[in-house]
Amino acid sequence: MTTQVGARRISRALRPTGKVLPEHARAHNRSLVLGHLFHSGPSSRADIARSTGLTRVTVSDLVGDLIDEGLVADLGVRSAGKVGKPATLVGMRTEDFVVVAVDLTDDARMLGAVMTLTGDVVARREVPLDGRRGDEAADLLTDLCRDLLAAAPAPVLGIGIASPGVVDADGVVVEAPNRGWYGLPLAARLAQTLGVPVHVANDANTRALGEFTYGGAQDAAMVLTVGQGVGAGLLVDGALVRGRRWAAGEIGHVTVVDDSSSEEPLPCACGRRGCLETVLSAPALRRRVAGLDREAADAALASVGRLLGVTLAPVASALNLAEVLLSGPPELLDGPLREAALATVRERTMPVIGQELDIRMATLDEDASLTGAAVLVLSGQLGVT
Amino acid sequence: MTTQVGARRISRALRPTGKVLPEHARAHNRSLVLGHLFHSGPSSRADIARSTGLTRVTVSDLVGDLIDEGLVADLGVRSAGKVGKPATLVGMRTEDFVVVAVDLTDDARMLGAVMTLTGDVVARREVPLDGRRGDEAADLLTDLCRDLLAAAPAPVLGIGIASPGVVDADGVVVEAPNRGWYGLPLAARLAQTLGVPVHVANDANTRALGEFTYGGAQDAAMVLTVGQGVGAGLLVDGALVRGRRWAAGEIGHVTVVDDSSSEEPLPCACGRRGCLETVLSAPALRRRVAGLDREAADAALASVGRLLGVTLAPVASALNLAEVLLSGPPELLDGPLREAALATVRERTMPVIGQELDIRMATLDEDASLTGAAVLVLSGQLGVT
DNA sequence: TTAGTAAGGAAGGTCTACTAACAAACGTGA
DNA sequence: TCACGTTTGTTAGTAGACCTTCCTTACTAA
Repeated sequence: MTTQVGARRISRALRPTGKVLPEHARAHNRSLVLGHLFHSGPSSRADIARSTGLTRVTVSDLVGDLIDEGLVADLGVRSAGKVGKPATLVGMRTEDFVVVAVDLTDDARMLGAVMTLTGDVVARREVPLDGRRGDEAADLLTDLCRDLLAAAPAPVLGIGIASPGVVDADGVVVEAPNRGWYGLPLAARLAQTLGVPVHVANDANTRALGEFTYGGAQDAAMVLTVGQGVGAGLLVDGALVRGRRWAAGEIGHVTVVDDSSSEEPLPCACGRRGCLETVLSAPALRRRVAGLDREAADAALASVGRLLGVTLAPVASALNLAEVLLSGPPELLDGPLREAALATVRERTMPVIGQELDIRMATLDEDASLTGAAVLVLSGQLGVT
Repeated sequence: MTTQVGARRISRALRPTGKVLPEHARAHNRSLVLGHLFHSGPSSRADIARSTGLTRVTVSDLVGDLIDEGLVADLGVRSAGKVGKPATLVGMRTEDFVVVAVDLTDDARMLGAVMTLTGDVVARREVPLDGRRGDEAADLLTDLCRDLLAAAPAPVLGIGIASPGVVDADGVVVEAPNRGWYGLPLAARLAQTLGVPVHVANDANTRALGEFTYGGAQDAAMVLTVGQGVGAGLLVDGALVRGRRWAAGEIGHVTVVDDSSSEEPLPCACGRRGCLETVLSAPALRRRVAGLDREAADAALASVGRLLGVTLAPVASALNLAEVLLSGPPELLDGPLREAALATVRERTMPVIGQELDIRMATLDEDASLTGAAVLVLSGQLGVT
């Protein structure tokens, strides 16, 4: 009797799965070492071995490579007096390399900076857009990057760009209406022109990355950015969610006010009515509280908080989020709005979801997008997140 | 001048990152080969090499291992007449191994089955719970598994269990109120007792896995299960989302009807009012349409669809989902309800989100949970998804 | 026949991380 | 003070994993 083997085909959505070569494993372990040095500061090889689970021999080998490449430096003997042979410390040369970061969030100007690997800004540029769009805007960006590269006091690891709109994993701006960019291969074009690695991502996603790496965000978090519009970046298991068409986080145009609501749905720039942006964007919030006394303003902000809470409740439940970070004007967000949003989410979800969730302000300042853009480079070039 | 290196510490939520050894890479590539054979059916070694990107030499080596282990069989020469030496086919021995799958979704009985690797049921068992809870229920489950193991006509790869409640990644049932299980290490206990690998996951999540592997679900999808209650499983980049406290997908108790709604919020078993379960569970839907004529029933189902659409819109926007699959009674779900839900999501989201999203019925039948439990084993033991 | 093509295997090389063993440098306690 | 244990980092050897190169086999096409 012959056995029928695999006679039945099983359909499934095809997924690109990649082979893993020894060198990939090596690269991963190298990133582990770098990541430890980045997050924990100077350490001995033995410390790194304990932290990563690799043997001291392997760590020594990897560290040797990193020293040869110049990314890591030998710092001499640790002074601390413990038993045994004193450790020699090695540390990442965070001050001897820089990253160029650009923030394109603002419709009126481009912000650029040269930053060290610790996130300190060493040079800053600001260029008015003056209404430029499409290729003209892209050319202006190229010039800005060239300028920043020239201003860099140390070797540049790469360029990170926080762009509005939908950006795919290869750094192609799929659509950014405010810049007139559609299908623009921004990363590839800039890398070609400038000869430096370039990473591009959506500005809200970038902010989420920044909060995760520098701001202590949990690995199941949403970072909600409130500015001219409203955007979000989602972290699931510490990785950014990109979504079917790289549009994950585009939460600004979800309807939150409709005809059955107690308030009137306002027209939105997208052509529909009652979008989250019509109540939660910074201009919308300012309009809402304009001319009101403190008490009335607080009530107005709380009402927006409740709308936000209603919108967040299904997302928090579906993903079992640990926290939602609000990034934007604290005088508008960090008060009745935040508190009402949190209370509303907790009212509208089961305890295991609501009690685990916190809504707090993001920790990074106005440079959050720049910082996130820098993290894009750290992550893309060094594997450090 | 000395360079200050890594002097500044950067806080971050700690994340367990693991080293990668060559053997892990090997295991990954082995799963790649098995996955190709599982999804594409019998192939030549050269086919596998082209599909995986590995060289023919490496594939031959891996296939040799798999044949030695008995998971793969040599099928002889392919008859097809092309130029060159004819290929010898190899295939996964999907009929020569079985999986034990158990579905604990139902409050009244436990369902068990022995299934081949292609998902065909070769034996079936059903055990009434008769109100048993806690350890008694766990003992009954152990007996059921033993019975199924005895009924297996071929070597058993492992046991997969779809449990209600919150289940962590190690197969510990954190809380399943209906079974009286709290912090029960179900997978470990059964594996110990029965001497077979055991994998446990939440039933809705399990269903999502099943739909992904056997049902052709996209890799950015939500599978919404409508039965006694409402649950969901979320796939992001083809991986199951577990969430902060392994409670991802617990969407049944999100408030969808409140005092400002046009209809009255109904009390829910969770103690609150207006939860999604109070309108969307199978009993709730049946109550809603009971005694109504066709037209009125359709309108009633559509109204629930709109409530579902309002709830899904923020989730679909945040994650940019490709599809939402409805798993449950088609006579209730697949009609006005589904259509109203889809229309509502599209009304309430921006085009890039709404137009990309489809809401359709799940393709697996009433054995969806069992099938998903089997996939748990395939995934856990063979790395095949 | 002869040439060309494709499959599969054998040999040998490189890369990776491991174990085992050791020297160096320190604290501890008799 | 000095032997001893501890910790660090290195050297040497080993096993695993995949690669490239070359060969044989077996078929089609002209």
